[in-house]
Amino acid sequence: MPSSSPPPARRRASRPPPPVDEAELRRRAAELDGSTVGELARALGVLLPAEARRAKGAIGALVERALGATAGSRALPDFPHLGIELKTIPLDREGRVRESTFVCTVDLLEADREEWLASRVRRKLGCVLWMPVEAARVAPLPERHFGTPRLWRPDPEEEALLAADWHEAMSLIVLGQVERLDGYRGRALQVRPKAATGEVRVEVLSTHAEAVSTVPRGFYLRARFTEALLWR
DNA sequence: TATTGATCATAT
DNA sequence: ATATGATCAATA
Repeated sequence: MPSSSPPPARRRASRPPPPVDEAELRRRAAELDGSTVGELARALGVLLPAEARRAKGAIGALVERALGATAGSRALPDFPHLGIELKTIPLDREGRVRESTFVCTVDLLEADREEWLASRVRRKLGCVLWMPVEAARVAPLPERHFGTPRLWRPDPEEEALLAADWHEAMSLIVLGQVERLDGYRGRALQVRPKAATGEVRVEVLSTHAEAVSTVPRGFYLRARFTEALLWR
């Protein structure tokens, strides 16, 4: 090896380049199968938070980095040139999905202008690379294993389910009944608060078209829905 | 104990 | 502040 080759990144964080095509993305994702979060973090020179409570999203960010996701915090798919979104999915030891999956925020003020076919939810879920992660609460973060990744596009049945839930939620918002929108609605797609704290407020139009404050909301996929799609 | 509502970290 | 990444923890 020539002496001009870059030094090994033992402690410095490294960021691999984006995959050139879907096949490369799938191959790189498959390589993670069976490895642990700690192994990956060390390979990339990334420090993991010690407290689980402070590690929300840490594994997702780690896998993004490993696979060369480039979207950052922009409103784009993780792999814009491939149109593919990356999601880690927490499974318990029996392979059951442990948590819902955040999709995107709800734009309460634009609800009346959005259509399902062009909606943020549909665009976000057009193609998702699911990366399973062992998430038994007892397992320390570094010891958790990655599972077999899966590339998913909603089939007509799944899309119909998502569309129905989306329409129900959006109808309530347009009718000014956002306070009736809680986590109990929706078979596959639900709406729940999404904010840094419970004090955060955004505006929404009431029945009488007056602006009122409410908590910011987000769309989430129910665990039973994501569990079913991992099986199919 | 499964699920909803609340919260935590990082980057722009 | 707003976007991204999610999971924690109180409650039904």
